[in-house]
Amino acid sequence: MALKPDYFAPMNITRIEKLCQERGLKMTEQRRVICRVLSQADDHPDVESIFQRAAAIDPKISIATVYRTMRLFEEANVIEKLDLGDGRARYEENRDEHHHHLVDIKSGRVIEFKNEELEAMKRKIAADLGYDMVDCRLEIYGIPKTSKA
Amino acid sequence: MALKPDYFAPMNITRIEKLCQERGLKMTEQRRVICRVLSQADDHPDVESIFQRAAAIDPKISIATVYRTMRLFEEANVIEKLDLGDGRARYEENRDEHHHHLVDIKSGRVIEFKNEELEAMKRKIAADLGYDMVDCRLEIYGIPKTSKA
DNA sequence: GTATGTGCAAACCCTTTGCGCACTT
DNA sequence: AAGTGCGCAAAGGGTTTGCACATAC
Repeated sequence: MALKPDYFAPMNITRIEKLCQERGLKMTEQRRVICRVLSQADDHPDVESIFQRAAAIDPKISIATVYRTMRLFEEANVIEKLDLGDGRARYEENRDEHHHHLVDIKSGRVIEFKNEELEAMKRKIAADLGYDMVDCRLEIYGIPKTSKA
Repeated sequence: MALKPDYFAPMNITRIEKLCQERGLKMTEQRRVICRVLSQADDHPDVESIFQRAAAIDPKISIATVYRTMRLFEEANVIEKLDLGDGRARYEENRDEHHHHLVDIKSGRVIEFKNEELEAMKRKIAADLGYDMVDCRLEIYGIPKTSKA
């Protein structure tokens, strides 16, 4: 298990926990642990991963609690739920900045990107079809460029 | 075999069935029925819908067969599997022409669109990140425009 | 005739939920 | 103290699979 040692060190209130407080969510010990896990994640973990990382801090936490908390946090706009096409939900901190994901299909690595021109184009495509875009999902699946060519 | 030839005799071979033959797939009656259902679909049906439509032609067909056939057809590039974000697979005839979907979140209607400029942009985004795009998923979720433009 | 496909039901995976106890406010 | 959250295990929805029988080539 590759847990960072500072998982166990005393921590200041995380950004995510602060967001939760602002939204008036009741903060339990389990939710605080999950906040820490989410704040320290630099990937896009699924529920199982979040559960395992949380269980490393508090072994009594239940995966049902993780599911319930993910839903709660998502509805409170604290985190964002992703569908990266592998049949389970993944989560990231909600940074209120629209972006998409490029998935390296060899390594599973996920790279974030944003592009204003792209946003404008999507909006225009929707408008041309008679729609206002209210949401959008875009993932690019790719392989590292071959040095040749 | 208990099925009446009646069901099939007046039908021309569908485009999808022809594709299956070209790919060398063994054609059973169940698969032929599913080919008809898929050929006649003008929506993006899920497995349950395909199963019901097929069962209207051959009541003895099993949903397991539909699942197996969908996978087979998808792997043979006869149909394309879609993920429209509602937790179940949807399918469309594979027209070998890259396009995406706009989902009307009020009515559930799905509109197809393609845009070369968009394709180029995606490819460039991937390239700029050091990747060759091998696949891509894009759905726009929208509501009918309220104001006239 | 043999390999392959099918129907059925059980199994699977991810996720949700009913219940009684524990906790936050 | 009241109301909410938690852990557990069972249930749910979509999908896959083991088995014995049926079918295509």
